[in-house]
Amino acid sequence: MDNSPHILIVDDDREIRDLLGRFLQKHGCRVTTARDGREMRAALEDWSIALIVLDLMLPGEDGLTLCRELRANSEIPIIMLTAMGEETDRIVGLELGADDYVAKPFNPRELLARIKAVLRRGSERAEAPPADGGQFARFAGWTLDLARRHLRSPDDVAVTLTTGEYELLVAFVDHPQRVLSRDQLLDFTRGRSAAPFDRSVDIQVSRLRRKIEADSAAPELIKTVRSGGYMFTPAVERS
Amino acid sequence: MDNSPHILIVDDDREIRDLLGRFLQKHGCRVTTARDGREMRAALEDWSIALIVLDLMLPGEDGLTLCRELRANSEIPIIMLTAMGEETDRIVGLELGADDYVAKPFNPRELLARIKAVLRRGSERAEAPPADGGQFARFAGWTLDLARRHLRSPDDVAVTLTTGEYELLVAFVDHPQRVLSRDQLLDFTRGRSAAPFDRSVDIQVSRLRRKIEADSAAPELIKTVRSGGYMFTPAVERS
DNA sequence: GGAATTTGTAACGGCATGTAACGCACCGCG
DNA sequence: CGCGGTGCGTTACATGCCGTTACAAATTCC
Repeated sequence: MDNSPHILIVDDDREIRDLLGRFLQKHGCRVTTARDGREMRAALEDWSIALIVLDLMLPGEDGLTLCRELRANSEIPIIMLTAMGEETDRIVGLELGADDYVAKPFNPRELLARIKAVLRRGSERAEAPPADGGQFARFAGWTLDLARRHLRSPDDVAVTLTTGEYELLVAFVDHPQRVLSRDQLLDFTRGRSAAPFDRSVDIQVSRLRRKIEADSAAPELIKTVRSGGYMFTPAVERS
Repeated sequence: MDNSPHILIVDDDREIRDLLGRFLQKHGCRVTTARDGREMRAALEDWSIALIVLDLMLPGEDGLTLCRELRANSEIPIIMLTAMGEETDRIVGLELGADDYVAKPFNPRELLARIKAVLRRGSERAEAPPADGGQFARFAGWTLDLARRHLRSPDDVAVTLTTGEYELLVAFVDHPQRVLSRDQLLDFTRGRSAAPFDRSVDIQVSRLRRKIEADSAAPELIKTVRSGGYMFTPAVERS
């Protein structure tokens, strides 16, 4: 349950969320659930989701709407759940960018198999090309170039970051002014969940602070929240 | 009964309040009850509520009205109690933002199970994204930057606060000019209730005073209310 | 395949936080 | 006016969380 894929289940039916969630957890996935578009977006904010299982029928915004919205911003694989086995829905779903679909009532094993297949397929595929919007992130005078993986200090000096430091900084820049738990940070940077005595986040934070804090003994940019995690305090402006 | 979730029961029926309250307390919850919208709002002022059990039928403002009002300001999970098992009510309730609903007469165990499920889900969910409004709180010349966790003294010197001191000050700033009991302060800062001989609030107050009071022997900002708690006396202006 | 770099693990030390204990202020009482 | 009692401020530790260093494992780069 460490380096496992993080699956997001979006369904308004509590039974399905709970049963499917437990089933997938038993089979080596991390699982987060959401009942609607709002919770889905929140979960996508909070975790690095590997794949979304999306119900077609939802109160409020329905699955097709959400699917289209997701595809506009991201490449996250989607498996649609549909009560109707109609061919048209299948086609519409796939045309909107769903990677597969499963008709309800479904066999959990079948869904799991399709999840694995889609993930396997996805991992073979190219990494997402430079996601268009927001190539630069500016905070407290610093400039982070997301495309070139470059960081420039306020006095315009290039600072070289290791991969891990860069990923950590990106996680912070993507979620500023929020307390992020070590678990969330590991999910964002490494796609895994924290082991009981995992201190790797702490030392990466320590190393990153040494490079970007004026006084790493009194950090201003990355604040520690005791027994809570860390918080990136400056406002971030993207362009 | 220490680090337990604080449940607010809103129902006009004393039987239900008492029985359900005792049942939940026996199962490891802290419980506060309210008879109507007014008492509900008071309880939300006084405590850090983890979840609200809200009756649909209430004298005065009914549950749906309150539910909509709550959702306008907060993300606190809501479980609706409804006498009618009609599907329409369920849908209306859920669309207004209730997280689950239980039909009366209900089995307390079932309600408890749903409470736990909602809390589990909620804990996975996002903190509110950088809530834009009200990032600064000003009092007696001091400026507290809620986004950056910064405090500046009247003569514009940065004062570093520990996590605990910061949380305590936020609790005061959120509830100025009111007497706050130690129990309430613990609830706001740590989300737990006070143990019989718990003095931890006292010493945090002592430490905070040392940093923000001109003369910590004659405190002006944080006054002690004998056998009552503490009171944050200055007016707080937010922006 | 070997060297350099990066990253995680273990360990130590420092600091924040809570517990215990002491002393003082306030209060009702004789 | 003295006297205990209660409640609070504070100091002195104990505990646990966190920052950091040192080193080992893993990864990358030739």
